[in-house]
Amino acid sequence: MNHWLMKSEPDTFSIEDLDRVGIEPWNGVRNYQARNMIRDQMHSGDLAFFYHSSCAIPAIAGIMEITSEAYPDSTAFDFSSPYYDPQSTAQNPRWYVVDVRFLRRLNRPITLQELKSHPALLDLPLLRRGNRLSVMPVKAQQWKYILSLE
DNA sequence: GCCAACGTTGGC
DNA sequence: GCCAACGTTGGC
Repeated sequence: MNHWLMKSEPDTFSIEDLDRVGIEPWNGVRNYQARNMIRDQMHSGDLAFFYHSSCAIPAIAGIMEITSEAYPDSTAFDFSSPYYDPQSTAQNPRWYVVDVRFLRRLNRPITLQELKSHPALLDLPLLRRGNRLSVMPVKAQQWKYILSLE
């Protein structure tokens, strides 16, 4: 089983929103490296941190479970969607989603600032300079460590 | 709002 | 295939 960290802007889709809907396709990823991880490495049963980005206090806010294998991102086909991409077709889809299920919020958000203060997390992709991936792997050891901060 | 860092595009 | 220009991300 793999562990992940997935970013979302809470103004667009927050951990509270996921709690409300329960299960949701993680759509709108438009970066090839992130796409490849979704499509090739994510599997049903994997766990992921829900990370709030581009907000007042960037932080890991909760935990979700991947509940499907990858399948084409239908928002890429939707003319009215902000994620519409005419280059992606049903015959040859360019972008993929997995379904994610709300598991729980963390007892307290673990902020980016706090994560940065732990040498054990130095090679967490989130903390590496200039990293803008919206989906990134978390090692099992890092996962455990982060949860121990809770 | 600023800006560093990175990804993508497109001319050549 | 190179690389300059441009767009986007995301912390601050």
